[in-house]
Amino acid sequence: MDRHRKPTLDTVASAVGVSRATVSNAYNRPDQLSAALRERILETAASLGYAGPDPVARSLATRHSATVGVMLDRPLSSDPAVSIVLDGLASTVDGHDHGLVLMPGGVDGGPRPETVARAQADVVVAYSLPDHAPALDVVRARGLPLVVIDQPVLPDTARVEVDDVGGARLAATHLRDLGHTRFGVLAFGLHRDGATGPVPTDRLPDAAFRVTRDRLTGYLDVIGEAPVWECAGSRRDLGRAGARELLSRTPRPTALLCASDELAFGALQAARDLGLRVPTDVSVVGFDDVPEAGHAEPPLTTVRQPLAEKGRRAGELALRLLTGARPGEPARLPVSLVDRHSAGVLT
Amino acid sequence: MDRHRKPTLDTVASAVGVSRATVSNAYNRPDQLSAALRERILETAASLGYAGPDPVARSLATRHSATVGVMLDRPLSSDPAVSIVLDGLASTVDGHDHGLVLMPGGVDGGPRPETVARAQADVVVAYSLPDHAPALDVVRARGLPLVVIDQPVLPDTARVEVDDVGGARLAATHLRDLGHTRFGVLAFGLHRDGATGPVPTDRLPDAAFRVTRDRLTGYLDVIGEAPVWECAGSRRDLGRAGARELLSRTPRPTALLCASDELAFGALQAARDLGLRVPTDVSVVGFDDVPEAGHAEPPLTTVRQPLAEKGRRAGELALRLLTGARPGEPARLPVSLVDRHSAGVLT
DNA sequence: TGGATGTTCTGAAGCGCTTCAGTCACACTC
DNA sequence: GAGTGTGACTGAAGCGCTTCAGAACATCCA
Repeated sequence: MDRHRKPTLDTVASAVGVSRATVSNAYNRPDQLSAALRERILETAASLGYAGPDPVARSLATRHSATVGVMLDRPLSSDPAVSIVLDGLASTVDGHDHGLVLMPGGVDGGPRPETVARAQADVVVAYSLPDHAPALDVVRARGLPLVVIDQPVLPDTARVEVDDVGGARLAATHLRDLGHTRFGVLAFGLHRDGATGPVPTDRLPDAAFRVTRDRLTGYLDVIGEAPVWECAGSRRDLGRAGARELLSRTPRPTALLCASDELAFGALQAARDLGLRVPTDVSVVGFDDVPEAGHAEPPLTTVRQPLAEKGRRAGELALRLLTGARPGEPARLPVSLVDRHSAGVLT
Repeated sequence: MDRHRKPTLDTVASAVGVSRATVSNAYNRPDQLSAALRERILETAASLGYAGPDPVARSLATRHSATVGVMLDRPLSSDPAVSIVLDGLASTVDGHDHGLVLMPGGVDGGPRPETVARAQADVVVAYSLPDHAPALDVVRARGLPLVVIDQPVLPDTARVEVDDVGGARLAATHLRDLGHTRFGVLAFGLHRDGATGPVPTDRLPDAAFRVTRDRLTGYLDVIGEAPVWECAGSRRDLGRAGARELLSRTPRPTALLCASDELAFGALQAARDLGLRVPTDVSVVGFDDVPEAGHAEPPLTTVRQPLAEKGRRAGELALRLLTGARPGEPARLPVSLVDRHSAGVLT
């Protein structure tokens, strides 16, 4: 026997003395042949070192690859929230015998177009991509079904999101109820220009990212005007720098609203840098409720969004789209305030 | 035109009036046809809504899918170290125009066998799997090249690892030089039984996991005998519980050696729980140097391993294997001690 | 001017599998 | 004993692409 060439369906078929169709059925439709024959086929296959139908060939023949692609806006490692969402997504599709191909983002907020063009997937989910990510065009060109998590908002497209406005309001209201009146806010990027710094009011209204816009809206709805510092990314160091700025102003804000926990961790650090005590001197509230939030010093008061659930819902939507279902209304998941120890009454 | 059926190579070929081979060449071997014709083909393709050769069909014809699979021992979200390694891996293979299919672990330390059987990949990398993960058998049965990160140690298999023994020695030596003599160690699981608790000495010698074994060896080489607490997973809560136990003994250890940062974070918390100050009352040293280590309270002294580099190297190895290269010697990456503030002189 | 050399394009054979319309043999039923 | 199922298997078409050995024609140099 030729030990160099991998065995195929044929190899097994002729070894057993049946047709290829029958061997195929042995794997895919056990009810189509007698149990005895099936047993014989499987045994022969094993002894031949045949590991089952080749996935690629099967995909071509069936015209689906049983795989969902996921596009991220950034590298995987930057924010734990991403991992959690991804986990929910992965386990959901895996549970339905689908694979997951990962397309992490590069510098320009999304995977490279070539990566997407090459990906073997029946459907793709986009995680919090910028509005005009080139990757999205490729998905459209290929005619693949799409589900987006958080953003961008695309017409006639399946989506799962959380109530960002409501969540932000929760955070702001909590602080206001605690007696705070002088606020500072640490926001995500408003535009794709990677700007970091204080936000002039004219930059506000037309922010390009839905999530940025919504959280900001929620904050400002409640607290009225306030200095906003824009951070190009959800990164601790950017939060630290921004918070340090905000906290150095006179009069100093007594409370900081942060668009993510990661930013809030940075703010906690900035407070330490300046010798301020949290929450005695300044209150800090985050957004996301990543696991670390509960372990911060002090434990972070934050807005919880169901991250794993987001991934799961996206997975279910993707799978549903594969059955030909229409996108339907966006799934909107609830948020809630987790009151820990980084926000306190104004003394 | 039939708007329901996606255009294929043929569609384009007959629209332009050339053979399929030529259209294929337009995409894959521009040098095989005149620039003018190529241009015309690409234009027609675009106007027809043809998004380029179907990846699956191409894979079948070329007999490789340009994809590397990665198997994890656990869910993605549990430890930031995983994300970082994955990131290095993903960007490396993406840079070489290969995709990444993700196979996260379930409960039994590895992806489901069916998942691996179905995955469309030319090569797979296994991240820190248990010695006898079923997933590994499937990889072997399919005859796919394999590169393992950390463990298990398999004969004739490409591998990338760090100097775990050396790293552990570094940590232990540092503590000893600081004057400590009473130690406690927080180790990973020694066996696949998910045991958590104090380790009887007879469980030690034959630990099933290389990483566990090596780090433990490194510690004990330097400090001699010491109480060891086994944690079934690299989880903060397990570290906290274990450390609380260890720190409640009389005489109390003055220094804790932890097999991972995640465990060490738990230990820090346990110290707080008990009203002990770090490093005044007790020193804590971790292993990994995840980003959070620098932000812990106090910043964690730990052994740094080049996580991203590990992923990158694994990616390069995987790609090399695809060219038919032999596995070669395991790549061993260096570790170093990062001296921050969680370990101090014994007072 | 004629063989050698290129350049550009084509035909046809696969890649390894699924699937559907049958064929065949063997029970049943009345 | 004719009709009707039914269970078990097969033949062949096809999924959408790549690739390789040429064919057809132009170009070049001696």
